[in-house]
Parts: sequence; C-alpha cells; structure tokens
Amino acid sequence: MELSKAYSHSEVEAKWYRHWNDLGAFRPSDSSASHFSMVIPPPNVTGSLHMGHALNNTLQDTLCRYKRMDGYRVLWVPGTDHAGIATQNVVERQLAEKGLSRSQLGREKFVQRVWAWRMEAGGTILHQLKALGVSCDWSHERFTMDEGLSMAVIEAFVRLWEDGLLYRAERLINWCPRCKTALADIEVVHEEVNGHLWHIRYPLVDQPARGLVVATTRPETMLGDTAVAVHPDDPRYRNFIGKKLRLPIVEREIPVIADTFVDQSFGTGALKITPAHDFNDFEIGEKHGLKKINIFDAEARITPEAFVEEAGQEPAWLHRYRGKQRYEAREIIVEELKKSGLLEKMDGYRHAVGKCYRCSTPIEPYLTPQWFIKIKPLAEPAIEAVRDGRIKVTPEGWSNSYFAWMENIKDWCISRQIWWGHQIPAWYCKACDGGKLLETGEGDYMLARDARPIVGREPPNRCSSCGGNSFLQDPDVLDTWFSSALWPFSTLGWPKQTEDLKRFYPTSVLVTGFDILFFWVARMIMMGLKFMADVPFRHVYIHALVRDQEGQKMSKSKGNVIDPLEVMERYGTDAFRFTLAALAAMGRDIKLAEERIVGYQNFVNKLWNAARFVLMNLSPGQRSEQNLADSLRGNELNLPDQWILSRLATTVGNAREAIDSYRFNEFAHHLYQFTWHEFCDWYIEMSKLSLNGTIKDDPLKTQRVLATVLENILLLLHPLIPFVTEEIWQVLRERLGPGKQVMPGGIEDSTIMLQPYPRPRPEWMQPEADERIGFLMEVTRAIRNLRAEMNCAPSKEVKVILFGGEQNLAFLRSQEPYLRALARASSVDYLTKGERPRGAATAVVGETEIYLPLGEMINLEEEKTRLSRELSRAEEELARVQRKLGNGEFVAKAKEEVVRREKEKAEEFEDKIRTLNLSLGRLREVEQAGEKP
RNA sequence: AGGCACGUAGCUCAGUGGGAGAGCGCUUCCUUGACACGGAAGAGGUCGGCGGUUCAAUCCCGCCCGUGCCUACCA
Repeated sequence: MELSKAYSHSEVEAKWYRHWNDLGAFRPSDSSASHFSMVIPPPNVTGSLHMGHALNNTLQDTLCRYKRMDGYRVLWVPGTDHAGIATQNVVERQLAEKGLSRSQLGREKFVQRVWAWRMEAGGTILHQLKALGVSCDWSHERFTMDEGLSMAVIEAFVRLWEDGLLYRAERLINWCPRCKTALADIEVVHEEVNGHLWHIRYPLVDQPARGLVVATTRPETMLGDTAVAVHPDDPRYRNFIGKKLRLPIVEREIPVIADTFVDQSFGTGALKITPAHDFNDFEIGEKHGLKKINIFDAEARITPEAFVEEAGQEPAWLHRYRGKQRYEAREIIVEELKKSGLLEKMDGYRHAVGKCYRCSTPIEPYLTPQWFIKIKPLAEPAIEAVRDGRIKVTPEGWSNSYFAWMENIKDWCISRQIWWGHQIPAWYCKACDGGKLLETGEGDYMLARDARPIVGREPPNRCSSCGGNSFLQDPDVLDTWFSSALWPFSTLGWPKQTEDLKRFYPTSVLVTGFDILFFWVARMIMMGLKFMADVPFRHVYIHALVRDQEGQKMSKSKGNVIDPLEVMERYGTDAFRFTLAALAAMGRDIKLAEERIVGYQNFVNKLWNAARFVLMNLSPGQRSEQNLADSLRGNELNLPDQWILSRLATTVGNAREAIDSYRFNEFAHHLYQFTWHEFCDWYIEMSKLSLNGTIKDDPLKTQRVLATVLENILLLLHPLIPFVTEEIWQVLRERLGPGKQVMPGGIEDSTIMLQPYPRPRPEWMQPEADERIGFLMEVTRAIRNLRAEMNCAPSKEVKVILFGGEQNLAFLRSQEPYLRALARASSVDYLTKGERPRGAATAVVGETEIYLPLGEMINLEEEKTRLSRELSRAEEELARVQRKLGNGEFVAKAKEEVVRREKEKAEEFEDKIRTLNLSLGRLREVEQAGEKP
C-alpha cells in the first residue's frame, strides 16, 4: 500500500471506526487486569453535538484509549438522559404545529408520542459522537428512562422515603409559568435586566392623608400584599408600627410590622410584603403569621379565587385584572395608581430577574405542594468524601466551589408538573383524599398539601386508614437530575448486584464541565454514598467551556456557533481533537479559532509525510523493536540514533506524566514538539546520510530506528488522533510483518488501539548524546544564521572555518558529514590557534568560533553593524551577570549551583566579547586598508 | 454584595523564585528526492499599574485598574 502525498481524512475515519467496532475493541477486555471505568456525562436526548460535547468526549476518549493501551480493562458507558422538560417542549412544539396540545391527547397518548419521538430522533447525538471517534462500549448504552434505570429511580425514591429523607410540603417554589412546572433553585438563571423601582403610597386607615411609601420592582404583586415591613429602629417609621394601612385598589387593611430584615437605606425603607409571591416575604410572613394570598394561576395570570374567598364575593375592581398576564396587570396597576395620585415616582433600576433555564421565561415564586429531599444528611458525607480525598477534584480550585455550595445547600425540590419522566411512586387513597384533588388545567391535577401519599415500589392494595382499594398515583414526575444522579451505578445494573456493578463501581474518573458541578457531580456523590456506600468516582476532572475567539459563550442567538461536525468534515477529526486537547489547559476557558485547527491539520499532515518517508525507505521484513534490540546489543547505533531514542524515552516519560495528571495540553505539546521539531526537523534529515550512503553506516539499522521511532510516535499519539495513527500503523504493520501475538488468535494485532502504550525505557536515555547533538545543532544553526544574514543563497555551498578547543573540534570533525549536509558547507577547517580569517562573517558558540569567508558577499558595513549588535547584547548580559556576582549577598545566600552557573555565564560572555571585538577590529583593518576582503 | 479566575509577543495562550516560551500571523530567502498543509533565518514583550517580602519577583503577599465567571433574599 502506498501513501498519497497528502493525508486525506475523509476516506479514512469511517473505515477505521467500523473496524474497531466490528473487532469488539470498544468492549472491556477479558483480562483480569486492573479496571478503568467511566460513565459518559449523559447528553440530553434532544441535543445535537456542540463544542462542549466535543471537548468533553475528546478528553474522555483520550483517557480511555490511553488506559486501554496501557493494559487496563476499560469500560466507558455511553448513553443519554431523558431531559424531561426539554423533551416535552420539543414534542409539544411538534404537536402545536398540528394544532394539538398535550391535554387534548391526554397523558398516556402524549407519553407514547414522546417515546415515538425518542426512538426516531433521540439518538442523533450518539451517532455524532461516533464521528468524533469515541471508544465507548456501545453494548452498554443506557437511557435514563430504560426499564432498568427506571427501576433504580423507584428504588432510590422509596429508600429515601423509608429513611425519612423525603417529604411532601407546600412551599414557595420556583415556578415556570410557561413550562408550568416547579424548578429546583439551580435551574433558575439570574439575569440582569433594566427594570424600574416604583414608589407607591399606602395610606393609613385612620388618617388617609398620611401613609407609607413602599418601593417595589413588581407592583402587580401588591394585590397579594398582607403587610408592610419597616426596620424597628427606623426613626421615620417608628410611629407607624402596629398601625393599619389601606392597600390601594384592593382596599385590604394590612398591618405595618417591624422586622430587622428591612434595609433602611434601600428605597424608602418600607417593604411591601407579598408572602405568596416572594421568597423573602414568605419567610417574613411565616415569622409574623401573615396570610399568604395567591393571586396567580399556573400560567401567572391573575386568578379570582383568593379575592372571592376574602370578600365573600367577587370584588368590583377585579374585572379589570381577571385573567390578565403578570405584565399586563402591572401596566394596569401602574396606570391606576398614577390616576389616583398614589404613584410617587418611578426610577430606572437595574436588577436581577430569575429565569427558567429551559425557556428563559421569568420565574414566578409560587405556592404549591411539592416533593423535597432533605439534603443536609446527604450533603455532609459528600462534603467529607471530597475533604478527606476519597474523591480528588482536578483542578483543585473547584473543590472550593463545591464546598461553598454544599455547605449552604437547601432542600432539593424534585417534583415536576410535567408528563415525560419517572412518575412519582406515591399513591393517594381516593376515598380519603379524593376531595383534595385540584384541577389545575385540562388533564392536569394536583393534590392538596394535606393529601397523604402512600409510597411504594408497587401500587398499594388497600388503604391502611379506610381499607379502600382505589388509588390515584401522584401526577408529578421526578426531576431528570434525580435519575442522572444515579447514573454511575444505575447504568451498571443497580439495584441488582450485577457483575458490572461489582467490577466497575466506583468508576475511575468523571470528566465534565464546571457548569454541571452542582446539577450533577454533587448529586452523584450524594447518591453514590447513600446507595452504594462508596463514592461514585475516584477523580473528577473538570474542564473548561469552549468559547468563540472573542471569548463569548457560543450560542445560536449570537450566531457565533462553530459546528463540530462541519469542523471535522473540513479539517479532519484528528486535527479537531488535537486542537481541543492542545487548548485544554487547566482552569481556563478555550477560545476556539479556526486557524488553530488549520495549524493542527498541518501537524497531522506532517506526521503523514514523515511516515511516508519512513515507509518509502523501509526494506520489507523488519520487525523494528526486535531487530533494534539486536542493534543495541551490537553497539551499532551512531550518535543521531542514540540521540533520537534518548529523546523518545524522555518524551514517553513526559507524555505519560502529562496525561496521568490530566494535563492534556502538555500531553499534546510534548508529542507535537518531539514529532515535528526533533524527529522530522533533525533526525529524519540526519538519517538521510545513512540511507543514501553519504556516511558509512548500516542502512538497515537506520531503517529500524526510523521505524521504531515512528511506531512509538503513532502509539503515543493514538489516544489523541486515533484515525491517522491507525491508518499509518496498518501500513507499517503490513510492511514489518506480524508482531508478537498477545493472545494467539486474539484481536490485538489487528488494530493499534490494542497495542501496548509505550513505556519509559531508561536504557535508551543518553544524556551525553543529547548534549552532543545539542552542540552540533547549535553550530549548525549559527552557520545557517550567518548564511541568512549574508543573504547567501541556500543553494550556494560555503567554506566553514572553526576555531576552538581540541575536544570540541574533534567532536565536530567526527560529525562533519552532518555539519556539511545540514549547514550546506562545502568544507570545514578545524583550527585550534593562529590567525583568524580576515573579513569573514563571524559567530560564536560557547568557546567555538565560526568563520564564513564569504569574500565579496560580505557587506563590511552590514557585518560591522551586525557584530556590534551582537557585541552590545553580550555586554549587557555580562554586565547583568557581573552585577549579580558583585553583590556579596547574592554570592553568600544564593544556592551554590546558581552562583556557579552565573560564573560560567560570565566567562562565556567574556569569551564572546573578546572574539567579537577581535572580529570587529579585523573588519576595521580591512576597511582602512581598502582591501577587498 | 460576596467568592473565584484571568491580564505575558500583533492574535490565541503555555510557563517559571535565578538567562522570557509555543502556535498562528508578520518579514526575508528557498520548489534540495517525506511534506509548500513544506524548509531555513528573523523581527517583535517595561510579563496590567503601584507598593511589600527576598541576595534575587513575570512568578510569593497587599492595594489599585481592567476583564470574565460563579454564588446571593436587598425590595
């Protein structure tokens, strides 16, 4: 098989993904080796692949592939969650297009409809993940609404109930009037908006001419006001405490109460209290025994019930408000207050408004019976698990956010008034509680707060109080995050004690973004400890968010979204994955610009071409490692061979260290650097001399070194760029012949995926070779530099004259063919003493002086300028070093090694200055003599 | 309001208590038998500002300015 001149990803990726899948390479091996397991953060079943998923899964896949190659028994569980509200919204929108609503369909038919949608369209994102190359075990794919996982949800719910950690209560909760459901506190996103602060006068009942002025951002809620609070120490209002006010419009008499919660300096210092529609007011109301008047229905429209109940009949003013949306009602109220002269003023005011995280509708605090988890008893052990290191969070800084949140955690509202999800396993006796049923909309109902739930794994047979046998299931479903919290063990079979569960729980690591630290990570830890009595994962690696190149969060509305699928199509999945990993520095967001991807596409191509070079120079039948071992024994390796193997050994160590500590960017960087700037730039160039017979060397040995290093590069890079490495490896393997079969008849030898990951080879480390080649490279660069400065065409060969110490010169002489080839020198002279050439371009490397007698090509003025610049640089450096060395305290207190280095530096710079001065002197002589150099 | 990050080359970002780095971009030169998705060389930085600790600070500490994020009940 021949490789084409440029790498073409489009022909390669699908082929190898299928190959891996067909081989069963994604499944855990049968070995008894150590286990490594991960669960995927389940993407939303309605979702499609975005940059966040791409990053998240690239990192996970890199880890999995690395661990698998490194001999672990790897399980990576894929799947999706049912995304209750989001999915229900999607299907409701589809129904709406046909003019249908879910209440028209009824609960059962609607849920069937959602299942149909899920079967048809719900798996998109998993297919997209395959394009990314993820090596999940698809035979383990799970969905939070699967039978097994649903059983886990019921089991968890019932156990929490039995342990007294669940309760049902009427509380003020966050209500989305569009989704018509309760939300948990963290499902509310706070957004700054430009609003107003209205100042409204509430007259005293006794003296209507006097009154209190309250300040509010939500005048419409005044319909539900049951008090006005002032600070007990506020001298302005002390006399009002205990007096009655007449609430405008409603005419309700409400008391002025004293509470230290009130901030005297804010607004007017008088706070209207609406216990049924504001969280603070609710608490104050509880404290002072105030009535809670609910003025809204489930869609946040003004509803008459409370007013009718209060007045015994519908009050006259109500018709103007009845059925009006909150913001319409606000306008009417403001208008009405203006007319009656009670609106004192209206200021512009910027404040935060809570919105639904699914649909951005402003949240309404709403008084309804809901299910809550008593969270403190669960949070405490979960805090402890992170504090005592049973769970390690990387980067560590996130553990502070975790502690802060967990320590102030509030009970978790887990009931949702939607239909798509796990219906709560609680029933109510129709005989006892049938009268407590409240219709809340077509097909929707709610049970009053004092209804008595019977919780169980199965519907009850008989009511324990009345003996009745007719029951009604609680209509609510559970928060999707409730089932997600069980994911690390429900996917492994819990509550059944399966083999998977025994083997793979706790999972090794969880890789996720910080945005779901509270939604998910914290809750998994709590549930894992509760039900499995062990942490759900040993490590949490938290990665950044992907933003656009301006650092903005990508969003459809901003139009700055980069579609990962398009990127993969255009630049190749490998280039894309490499880019994400290379940018994934810890604790920093990723600003993704397409140029970066192009850069790494070039890297993939560079690797491809390096492979082409190795392959086109490879005689068949070499099994690289084995024969290389022979070469090493035979001491046949020349200096560049030793050097590249030494660098390889170092790189293996660096790469492993980086990935073992989740430093993906360093992992990528080390491999990039070694592949391109050591292997390609230097070793391949040097190897050409052996291959083409310029130097006397065994070309077969050089081929083996080339093949060995290439194979190692492929293995090292495979976790990051799986496709191109497989493509090359397959050709290489075909050329080299079969390697050692790990298992006779096993699949290991038919994919790079299952090759052992390179291990550090201390015996390949050659510090001396590193140093020597380093010196050779420096001299080479110096000569190239001179040539470029002198505008000496690369095609033109030049003579090189070296002055220096005997040892260095002897070494350079021994490597002369390389020097000549790399620096394009026609000849090299080695002199330890004597007259330096006049009018030659000069450079200094350590104690070695380099002269290029370029004759006519040298522009005296330019060369003088250049040398002067070099000289002044060297002088500045020397001055700085001498200042240090002249400082007695530095010499006395700094580490010995540091002082020694500074002294060496001083000598080097002195040498350099001396040489440069001599060169400049010679140039001036030439100039004065008017000689042609 | 509190908390946490961040501010380093034109851009995007690594990094470190003792000689400032990468990728891209830019300039000059080069189609040399792996690669022009390439090669060689180069220019470019008071490491946000001001103080402090230290023999030594881009790095540690404090304050300030700027940016971003998270959390929060100031109507």
